Amino acid sequence: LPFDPVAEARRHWEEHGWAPAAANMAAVTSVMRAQQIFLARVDATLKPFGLTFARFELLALLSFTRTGALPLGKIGDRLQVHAASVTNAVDRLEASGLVARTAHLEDRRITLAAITGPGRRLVARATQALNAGAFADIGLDGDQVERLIAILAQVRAACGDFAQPEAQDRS
Amino acid sequence: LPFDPVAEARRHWEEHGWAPAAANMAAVTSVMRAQQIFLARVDATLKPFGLTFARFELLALLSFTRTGALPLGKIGDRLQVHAASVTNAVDRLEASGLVARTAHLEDRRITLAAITGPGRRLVARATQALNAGAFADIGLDGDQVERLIAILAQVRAACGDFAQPEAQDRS
DNA sequence: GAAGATTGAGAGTTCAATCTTC
DNA sequence: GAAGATTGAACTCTCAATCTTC
Repeated sequence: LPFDPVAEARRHWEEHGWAPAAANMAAVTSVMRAQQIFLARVDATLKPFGLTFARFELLALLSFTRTGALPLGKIGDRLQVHAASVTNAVDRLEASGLVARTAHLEDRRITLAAITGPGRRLVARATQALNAGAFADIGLDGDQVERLIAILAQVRAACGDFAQPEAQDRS
Repeated sequence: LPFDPVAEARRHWEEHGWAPAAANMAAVTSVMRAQQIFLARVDATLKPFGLTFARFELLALLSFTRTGALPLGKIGDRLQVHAASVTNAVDRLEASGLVARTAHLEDRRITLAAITGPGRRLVARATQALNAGAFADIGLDGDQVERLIAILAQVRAACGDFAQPEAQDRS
């Protein structure tokens, strides 16, 4: 494309009398397109490892816990995905031997997903690949990266992704 | 969640010796989560109109062209989606009478999607709903919105979403 | 009755293969 | 042979319904 499609859409919005919302529309659309680009890069990096981003995130999450295991429900909360998606992802990871389902000792309704030795080794290699590949250069300098993270944290907090430690007054 | 999952992941990254890439990882993850939030809000707003965000974008794109019609291939380029997805979306929109397939006059390999009168009316109403709903308040003030758009434009340009009018030297 | 997990159906995406037209 | 569009298979996500356990 020889032009920025987001800027083009914004211009159309403003010309059609929707100026007040044009900036927010452009912001939302920018996030959508950036996500597509990032996801494509991440999935391409992860493909040789037989992982998708969702499965990598699950593995990485488990690898950071003290015991290496987590109830499926908690995984869904953390990763912001539906319970059915967690079941599916754990099915695949278990079939590959990267994760094992375990019973909860006290509450037998709960199923735990526990990362295995091969799972730990794979997630370490995949992380290295991501850091050297998809995460290596996203076209921003250090200050811009921090600004982006901070702005999106404010968006996520405002939209209920997590509870802010101290409520921010925006009145 | 009582804490920011992105900040938590970043902390883990840094503790495990992957500090150089931790900021970029956090930026990518932030974009992913913000996109999920935005998409859920947009789709919820669009649901009463029988539209998804992908179909709304297609309709809006057509409504902004001079003739109200575009080749399917060009639609895929602009919307950053696979040709098969365009075929699917146009199928649905055509079944709803919002779009009509038309033959290209000169090149008979090309299929045009043309927006209909009902399509124009629906996209106008859906746009109003989005501007009043999903785009109304994303938790940022005007300056932050502009910064977000500018930073993501740089990311998208660097990653090939579009060709910059004047190449930016980042060496 | 409520919570946690699973299952099956429906929608959407991507990929490879196919078909028509240039 | 190449470009544009379509088709069918495989996968993922979401939703509603179900099942077990609290």
